[in-house]
Amino acid sequence: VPAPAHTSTAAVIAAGRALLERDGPDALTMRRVADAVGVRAPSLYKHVAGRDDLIRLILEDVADELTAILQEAVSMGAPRADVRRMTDAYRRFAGQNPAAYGLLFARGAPEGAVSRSQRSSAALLSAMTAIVGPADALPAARTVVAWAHGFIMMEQAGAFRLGGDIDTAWDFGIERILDALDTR
Amino acid sequence: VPAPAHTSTAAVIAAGRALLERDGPDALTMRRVADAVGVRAPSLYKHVAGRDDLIRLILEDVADELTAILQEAVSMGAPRADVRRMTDAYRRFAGQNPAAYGLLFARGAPEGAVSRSQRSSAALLSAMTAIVGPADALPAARTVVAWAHGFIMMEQAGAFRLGGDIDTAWDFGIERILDALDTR
DNA sequence: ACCTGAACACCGTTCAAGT
DNA sequence: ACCTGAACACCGTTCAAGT
Repeated sequence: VPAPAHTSTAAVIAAGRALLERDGPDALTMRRVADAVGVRAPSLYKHVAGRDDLIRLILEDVADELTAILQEAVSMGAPRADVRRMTDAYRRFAGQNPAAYGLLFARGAPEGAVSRSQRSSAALLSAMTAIVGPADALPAARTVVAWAHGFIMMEQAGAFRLGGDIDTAWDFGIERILDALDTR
Repeated sequence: VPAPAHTSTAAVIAAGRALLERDGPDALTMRRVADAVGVRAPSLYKHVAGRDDLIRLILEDVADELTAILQEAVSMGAPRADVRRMTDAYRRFAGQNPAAYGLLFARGAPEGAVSRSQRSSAALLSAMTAIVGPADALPAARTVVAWAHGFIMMEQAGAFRLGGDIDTAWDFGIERILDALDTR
């Protein structure tokens, strides 16, 4: 006699993600996720392989959303404006999903999620090729991504403490970096 | 009758730090630290207030070392060369203490450690003032720090996957950013 | 003054038993 | 086919008892 499913993999992922963003990584426990979806903890193992697997599935969803958002930011118009739209969209997404974003780019992030997040690099790389040429496109893209990621992490960690406007520093940083790269 | 101390706060911090770097944050448990210093877990509470406090003490040590290393990198000579030496020393330190570095700049890092790590910003800010002038010194310093931090985190997370030499990308990034800022 | 074993409330995970 | 309670080995932390 088959028993009806009280939950689903998608519901488990959504509950885990909500818990992660609301209360942080330590609050993402199998028992709390089970509570949220209305089953007991052992039942979760019928839908995900375990806690690490649940985190991987959450971060893969997040990486896919990030990729989609970055591709929407590309207009195929002026490459410099495209880069600016991509970095702004990137920061906005990280601000809306701070806990997941932090895990996605932390040491020990699940391989599957990291490789999924790499798919957004193609759009940036083609815009950078239009700006700096093919020879420098890769290090130039790495410069932009490193700056954006570092800025976002420091902003979220509360590491900008000397006053001044954070949005102004963001504008300053991306425009100066693009000035430095855009010399053709 | 007083009992002799089998360990000390310094030994507990050192054991915890070694465990953190060797096996990662999840391996930093009170019972394993106790094993490493030769006592039982409850005895650790005579030396540190708990696990969070131990992490705070470890990261404060790390932040102090980072500050000292950055100050040693300053020669009071050419400001651009000083910034270059500081960023290189920063990356080297993060490479030698990757797990602690990651925690120090993560969301939810202990307040005491974050504020200690801020003390290195004075030296960078004065070098940047010499390069871009007082009006832009703060956003310029934030641009350099954000880029360096982001580069290091992505490097350590294994997020640079499109080939190419990482050291070349590091040189490219810092030199182009300094070119963009050094326009006086 | 510090160390200890026992205990508590958690945690991830396994597994036999239920429907 | 999925859900459950019981159990196991962990975890941080408390506390009375030892010296």
